[in-house]
Amino acid sequence: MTSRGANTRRSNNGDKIDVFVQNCRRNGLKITPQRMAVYKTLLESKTHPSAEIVWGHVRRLFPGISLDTVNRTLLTLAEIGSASLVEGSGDVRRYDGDLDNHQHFRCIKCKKVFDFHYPPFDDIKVPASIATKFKILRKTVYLEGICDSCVSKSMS
Amino acid sequence: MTSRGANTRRSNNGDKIDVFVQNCRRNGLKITPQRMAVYKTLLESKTHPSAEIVWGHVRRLFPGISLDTVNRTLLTLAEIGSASLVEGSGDVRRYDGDLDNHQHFRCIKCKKVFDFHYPPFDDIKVPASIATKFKILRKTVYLEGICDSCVSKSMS
DNA sequence: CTCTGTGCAAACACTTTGCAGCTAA
DNA sequence: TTAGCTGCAAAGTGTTTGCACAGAG
Repeated sequence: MTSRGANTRRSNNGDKIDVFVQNCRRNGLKITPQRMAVYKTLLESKTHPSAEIVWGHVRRLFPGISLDTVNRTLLTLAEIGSASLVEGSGDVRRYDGDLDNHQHFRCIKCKKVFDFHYPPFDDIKVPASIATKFKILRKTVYLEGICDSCVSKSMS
Repeated sequence: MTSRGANTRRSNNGDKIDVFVQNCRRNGLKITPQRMAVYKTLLESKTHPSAEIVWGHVRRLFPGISLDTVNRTLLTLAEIGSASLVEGSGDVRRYDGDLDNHQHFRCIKCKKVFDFHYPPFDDIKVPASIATKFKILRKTVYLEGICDSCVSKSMS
């Protein structure tokens, strides 16, 4: 939503912070200094930090904060939609013995991974800027959502 | 490379097992009953099992096997290319504060995740068979490989 | 026979939970 | 004031490592 201004995205984090504060209020969350510090740190991160990395950064400005708080705060941010999780991260290692071309759908509730195969996804064209910079070993479409059995569970 | 038979892709697991055995030999790995049991179990799995799940299955036929062996064996299978890992699984939880449309490239060496944005990937069309069965919340293109800095490291 | 593979147990890394005191609203 | 938040510490999960013996080649 609100994606009408295509070019309003710069490093203007002030806007984002306002949105975040509103989002907290809407979800009944208090605006604590720790929460703000974690959010700001995440916004400024170019990489995709783990809780521990965020902790390391936040502590420079906020020496007393504990790792647990950072952990819980990040989880909260993800819940209210002010942050997202990198694909599959945080899940236990899962293996796949099927080496033929196929794609994955992962249920965010039960964490199960389902296969599907849609031939147009087999050979994705990657922009040259990426293909020349990195050595790409795997290109795939990845879906996340809620599987049929978890949907019916939550309905009952 | 060097795959002389490009058409080894039947649903016949006997073929796959032969290929696996050759692959082990080529990599100087011994053909042990445990290794075979783990591989066969993985082949028969429809889901994408964790080491612990594979262990549970293998133990039915091979009661003495330890979880460590299953763990190490699966890791080995992934190394020689006889199995693959589900996207991002096994990595620590990583957060992303950027909610705008973008895609991820993950370096399998240093585990860092890099952003890129290629507009054609923003709105992927998913086949109806999937879209109707599951409630899809996220659709994305996901790339893996080796990042520029890890490439140059391994060259030196 | 040799060298890899296996099982066991301890060590680790990361997350989650319970609780008492603290604080934003 | 009071519901939610934080810090601490302990408990959980899943993964990795070191080592002696067993077994494939």
